[in-house]
Amino acid sequence: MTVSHRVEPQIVTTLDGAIAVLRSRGLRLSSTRRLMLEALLAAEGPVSAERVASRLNLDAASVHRNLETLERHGLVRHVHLGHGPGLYALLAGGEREYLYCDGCGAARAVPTKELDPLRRRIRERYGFEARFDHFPIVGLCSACAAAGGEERGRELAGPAAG
Amino acid sequence: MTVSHRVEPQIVTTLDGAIAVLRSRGLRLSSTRRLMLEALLAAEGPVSAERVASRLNLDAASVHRNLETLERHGLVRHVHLGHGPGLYALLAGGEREYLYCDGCGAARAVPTKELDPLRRRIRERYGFEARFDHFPIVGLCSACAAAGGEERGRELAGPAAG
DNA sequence: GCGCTGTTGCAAGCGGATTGCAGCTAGGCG
DNA sequence: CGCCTAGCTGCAATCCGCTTGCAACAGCGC
Repeated sequence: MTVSHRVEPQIVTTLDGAIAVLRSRGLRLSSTRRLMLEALLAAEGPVSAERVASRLNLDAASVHRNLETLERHGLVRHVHLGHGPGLYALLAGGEREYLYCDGCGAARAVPTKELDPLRRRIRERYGFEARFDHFPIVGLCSACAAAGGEERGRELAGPAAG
Repeated sequence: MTVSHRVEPQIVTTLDGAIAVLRSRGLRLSSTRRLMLEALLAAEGPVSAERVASRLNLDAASVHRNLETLERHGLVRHVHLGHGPGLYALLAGGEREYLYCDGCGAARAVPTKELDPLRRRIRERYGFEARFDHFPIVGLCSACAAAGGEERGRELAGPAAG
């Protein structure tokens, strides 16, 4: 969770690719690490450390430490969608930013450069360099907004969370 | 912390104003409540429940409950600036949205309507209704961005946090 | 003043994350 | 192929922010 800002991203899409990065960084490939990488590669979206740990029957502390290590080495990034736990994902699909619906918990991932115009606008107006990868744009998706933001609908289209 | 979305805002700038709202809602004015309202009126920016509790020598649970009550009745709003605790403020100055610098922890508050063009743009592009009052726009202020986002400088210009 | 009910403080508990530590193992080296 | 050690692991304890259960207390309408 406490990874210093801006780490050189390592885009990997295969286990071998990830292992190669580990090796090149002098990190070991423990069985725990291998399992985690496989799980992250197979994951649909960002997942919580807790979910990874329980699915793979691993110790939560180790999973947290590993995710932090992977993040420090640019293989993984985590995002805070609403109030829940941090959610981790490989950088397999390149860098992403998120729109998070506070109503239904759905997260929409978009390539970083897609929000560049928005970012530029904020920079021009406020001299502020916005990033939506670690903390997303939060609000209501069209469906929830239409529903008046009253019906939560947490049951449907649930969060990508863990 | 768990206040259902969109409560009719109650803009009050004086203790009497706040008390009037309480009364009209059938809420009591306990000494704890009075102290909290005074503290919130005197506060420069959003403050954490913990800070309120320790400053006033009150029980943290009570402070949390009270802040939630006040928020449920539209007198107070809370915002999540980065990783820390939720920060609470009266709606005295009207509704606000925030830009939070992940580098130095500084929060810039702007009137809600100032970000309406941005919001419109996001709505047009994504059919998404963004709000930056509960979860702010996060990134780097110009100073921190210029510093390469490396020097944290948490010591200076510290967070409005508690 | 009396009593009803909202509110309070304390203590316990919960979810998410971090830390200390002793033991294990990956993998470089001989 | 086996040794050695630094990196890693699981466990247990701890922390932080927040919530909940509960018995006692105190606003405030009468």
